[in-house]
Amino acid sequence: MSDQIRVFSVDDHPLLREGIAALVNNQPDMTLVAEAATGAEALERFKQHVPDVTLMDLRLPDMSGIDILIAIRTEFPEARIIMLTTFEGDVEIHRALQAGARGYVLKNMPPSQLLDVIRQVHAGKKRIPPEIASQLAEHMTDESLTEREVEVLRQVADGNRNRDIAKNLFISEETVKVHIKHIMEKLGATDRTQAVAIGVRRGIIQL
Amino acid sequence: MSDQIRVFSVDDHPLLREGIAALVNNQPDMTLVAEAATGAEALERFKQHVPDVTLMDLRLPDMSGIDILIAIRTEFPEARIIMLTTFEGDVEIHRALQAGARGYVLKNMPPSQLLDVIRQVHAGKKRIPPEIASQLAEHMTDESLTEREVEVLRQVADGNRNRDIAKNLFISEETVKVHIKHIMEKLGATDRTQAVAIGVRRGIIQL
DNA sequence: TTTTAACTACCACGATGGTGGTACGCTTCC
DNA sequence: GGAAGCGTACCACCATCGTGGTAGTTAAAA
Repeated sequence: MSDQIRVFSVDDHPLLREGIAALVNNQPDMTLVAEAATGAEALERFKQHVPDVTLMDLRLPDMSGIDILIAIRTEFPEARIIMLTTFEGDVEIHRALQAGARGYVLKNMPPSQLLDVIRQVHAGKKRIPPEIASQLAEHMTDESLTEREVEVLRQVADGNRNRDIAKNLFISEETVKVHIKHIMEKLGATDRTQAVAIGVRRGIIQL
Repeated sequence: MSDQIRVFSVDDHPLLREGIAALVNNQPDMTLVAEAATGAEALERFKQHVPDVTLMDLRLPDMSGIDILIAIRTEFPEARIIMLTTFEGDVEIHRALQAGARGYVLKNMPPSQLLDVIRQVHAGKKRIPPEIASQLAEHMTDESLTEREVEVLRQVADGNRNRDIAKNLFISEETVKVHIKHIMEKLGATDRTQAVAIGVRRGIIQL
């Protein structure tokens, strides 16, 4: 029948795609129309099939799921995309929603919840499970790091001294100190090491 | 038929278990006899079914997959257990093999490879895919951290100053310094922050 | 039983990091 | 045309960290 929800699954874990395929195709009102394992594949297949709902992994081998989301939505602003991830960092969630994701589901949630989100999103709603929403709310009032600050934090995580960071970013050592001070203030860290730890936990930087 | 490989799957991601179930039950020589989502469940179900091969996730909500592996193998030394994980830290791999894992497979590997490992392990062999083996070989010569050093590294990652670490662990600040010096030497880090980053990447500590 | 490894402890010194304050050019937003 | 935020820069001061060396105790291994 033609009124089924046409689902597209993007994930680099074949086993997980298999699970999604089994789950979705078992629903009377859904059918899986395509799969992709990389960002490049995802873009290509999306244009081919123009699915109703896309399930997108946050981390893919070639590019970030969020970048794919943005790429798809510049060409197809109506695309309904759900982020599906193991990851709980509030920054990633925030960025995904900012970029136009319609849902955000963790991979360890029960399949029924995923199906629910797929149906809701297909119906034009946004759907964020309460666990995620509260995660997000916890840091709503926090100031977020600027691009430059994130750049500096990455350098710190790589074990660079202020002097080296200054050289790498073509700024003075004093400026690096200022950035790090702001980073620590915003993240509530007492030193650079804790700043890195918090940054990783919140998904601001990756190791 | 009774000569099928009886497989047991332990993972807290229902979607992934679904994928494994579909995959395994599609093989003529295998059948999935049980599933578990937590460590407690895993122990209980194992005793019930005594499967031929167990697929074990490394990270479960209640306990580490390695601890479950150890628990099972103290009662069933013949248990054939394959670790199945997204994770690539060499320390986890090493600990798992040390504890008696017969295989170590990443979740992003092709299903055919997983099936291969299941069959090989069932046949009594050990099976470590080359990607993993090389991962492991890279750090073969590295000295590993002592328990105390890991403890100190955790404290460092939490943003504690040497003085605080000393108080928390009931040792002198000078001793903390010695530990950190050794940690940095062993990990090849230039400062505490990089030590934390490397420790996380290699799976020595979690954030 | 000697030896080794791990954990503990102290000292002194130089290097690095974090704090507080001030300041200027630029863009963006009322 | 201010105001606000960002990125840049400098200074001075104190705190903390990292390095070098020495050394005692204990437990495990050879």
